[in-house]
Amino acid sequence: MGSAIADVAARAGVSKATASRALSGKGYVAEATRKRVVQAAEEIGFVASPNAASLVTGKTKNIGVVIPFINRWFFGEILEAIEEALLNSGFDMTLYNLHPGSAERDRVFNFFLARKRFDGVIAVGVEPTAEEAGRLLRLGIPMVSVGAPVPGIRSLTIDDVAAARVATEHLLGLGHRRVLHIGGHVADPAENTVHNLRLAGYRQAMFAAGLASEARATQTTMSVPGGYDAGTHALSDATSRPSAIFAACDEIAIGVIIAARRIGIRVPGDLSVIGIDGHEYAEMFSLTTIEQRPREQGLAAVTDLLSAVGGEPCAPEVVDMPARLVVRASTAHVGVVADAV
Amino acid sequence: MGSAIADVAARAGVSKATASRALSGKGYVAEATRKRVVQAAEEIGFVASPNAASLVTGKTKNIGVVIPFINRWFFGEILEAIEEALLNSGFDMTLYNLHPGSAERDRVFNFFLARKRFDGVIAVGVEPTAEEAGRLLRLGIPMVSVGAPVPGIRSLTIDDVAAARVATEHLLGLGHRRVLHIGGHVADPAENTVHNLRLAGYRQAMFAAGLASEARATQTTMSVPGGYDAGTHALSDATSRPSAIFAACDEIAIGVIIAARRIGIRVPGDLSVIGIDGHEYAEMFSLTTIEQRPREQGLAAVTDLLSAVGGEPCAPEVVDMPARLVVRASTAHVGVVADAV
DNA sequence: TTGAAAGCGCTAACAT
DNA sequence: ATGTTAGCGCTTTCAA
Repeated sequence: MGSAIADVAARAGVSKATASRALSGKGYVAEATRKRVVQAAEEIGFVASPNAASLVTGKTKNIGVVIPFINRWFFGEILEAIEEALLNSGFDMTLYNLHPGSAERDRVFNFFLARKRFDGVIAVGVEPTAEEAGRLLRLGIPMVSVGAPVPGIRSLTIDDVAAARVATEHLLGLGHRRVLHIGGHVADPAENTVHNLRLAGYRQAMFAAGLASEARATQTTMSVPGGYDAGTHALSDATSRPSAIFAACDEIAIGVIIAARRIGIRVPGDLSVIGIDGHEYAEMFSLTTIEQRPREQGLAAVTDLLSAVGGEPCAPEVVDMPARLVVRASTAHVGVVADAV
Repeated sequence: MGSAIADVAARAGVSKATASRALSGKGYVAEATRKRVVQAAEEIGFVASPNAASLVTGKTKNIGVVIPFINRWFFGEILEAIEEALLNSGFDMTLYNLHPGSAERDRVFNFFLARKRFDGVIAVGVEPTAEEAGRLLRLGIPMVSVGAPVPGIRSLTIDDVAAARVATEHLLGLGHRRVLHIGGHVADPAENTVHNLRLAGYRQAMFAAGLASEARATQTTMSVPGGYDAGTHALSDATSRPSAIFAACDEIAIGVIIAARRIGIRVPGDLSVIGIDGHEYAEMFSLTTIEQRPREQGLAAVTDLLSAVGGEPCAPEVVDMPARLVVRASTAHVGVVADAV
């Protein structure tokens, strides 16, 4: 049952210290003793208590992850990548799903994360405030942010403005003039920043093309049903219908395509749609998209954080991940058109 | 920085013991003292070290969760519900994403979960073996299983055979005779059990209707693209085409519907499709489905587990969650047709 | 109602 | 190469 390292030591006929050294691999132990200790440990099914170890070493081998959504493709991918990378390095991942605008936020940042239970924290798409970030850093808990630039801590983002510009330019390059932008809800704090950046990129491109007066933007939930509703509405009137749509994320884009086909509009053909994310459904819907490669972002976040946990502080700067525009036709991947960054 | 309870005690002019009692609310403390201690704690930003507390109490306030997928709708919903319920009860959730057939499985069950870091374990859709379950139980770590019956531990499932039977009967009741079943891959351990149960229910219904010779079943990945591929294939030949399809999950069903509409087959109309899960996209696709209500399953799992953690062992039996057949037409919810259990 | 002291299981000096 | 000792920060008897 609750076997302790003392039991292992007794069984192997050594002291607790030697047993500890033998099992952890730190410090000098004779090969023969090491074997005896390891075997004794296996025989009684000993697994060290990480709590006791943490108490003395100050390291927990546990990373806290905060994320606003689990069940949206982009976030799910990041989460899978983070979990996998952490597990490979022997770290646990403790997950907090911070619903946008939730009252739990304070409790999570000031209680759950502020305890000495974590070697580091990864915040995905939550944009920690200066106070939230500062408190953790003062406690000696390094933090990296993914998807939201936070002053003073390392942040991994794509250049959302540039990506949106490239997306819009792609549609303009196809000869479109009536390009509608469908973005996320400004009211939603978790979507606000990214929404505004992508909207800005769209406006820049429209302006640069001398089409400022043609710029039109609507908002919806960043989800397939959200895109479906917005698409149904935007495409209902055949005379005022846009010929192209730049959706702020692939889920909206997919919803738009479903709505369009429902109405009898061919996509691509009658309507060009471009999204951002690189959603796994993109090929199925012949969707042109700007790949954001969430798995790479998650992996990079872990790498950066663990280097800070390991002692080397990583530069607290905003690092833009490469994104790329991918055009797909039917179910075939046609190629990389441009780097968005 | 690393403020300890001794600092709080000193600041409040009491002993560590009194400070501990005041902050935890256990044991007698004069109201005036309690206030002083709480204030002192706030002033220096004290948050107790859970590791130190765990070491003496044996409780960690931390639950391990094992799940095969994060980025599939059904699993994501369960996960969100579990996380929310645990957080509300003051528990941390440490997540292990156990890819089906992965070599990590041993390490997760025998090392990560077997340490004294968890008060309990929730296994979602992973079907722990008798050894895996037994080891944890012997360590005094209670476990509940969701979505897979495990002998000896409490398991929450829907009655998959009954649900599949009801689904098939629904199509037969609509007058269909050529009902195709599209299931998951048998080779995939994480889908094997559920696939077989649903296939069995389909066969039962076909047999009972005297249509055993009409029974046809194919397999694909349990995903939208998987359903799209299988649907494209199954519907390509207009003469041998089924008039109805029972998909083993909503993601397959949605893929089938997309494929059908691509080909020009109206759904519903030319083809009836039914799935299982209650996916959030169901309405958008006019999909008839059997709701499995993942959030309720997640919540029930937490409730059951925490009661065991709290001391009351819960019966190690298989409990079937209610599932229900929901028919949707256009975007309107028409009603509950039957209870699947 | 409070304090003193013991100890949870482990690791890290320091001795040997 | 191994053992001895002293805690890590907290909770919990047991006395007062």
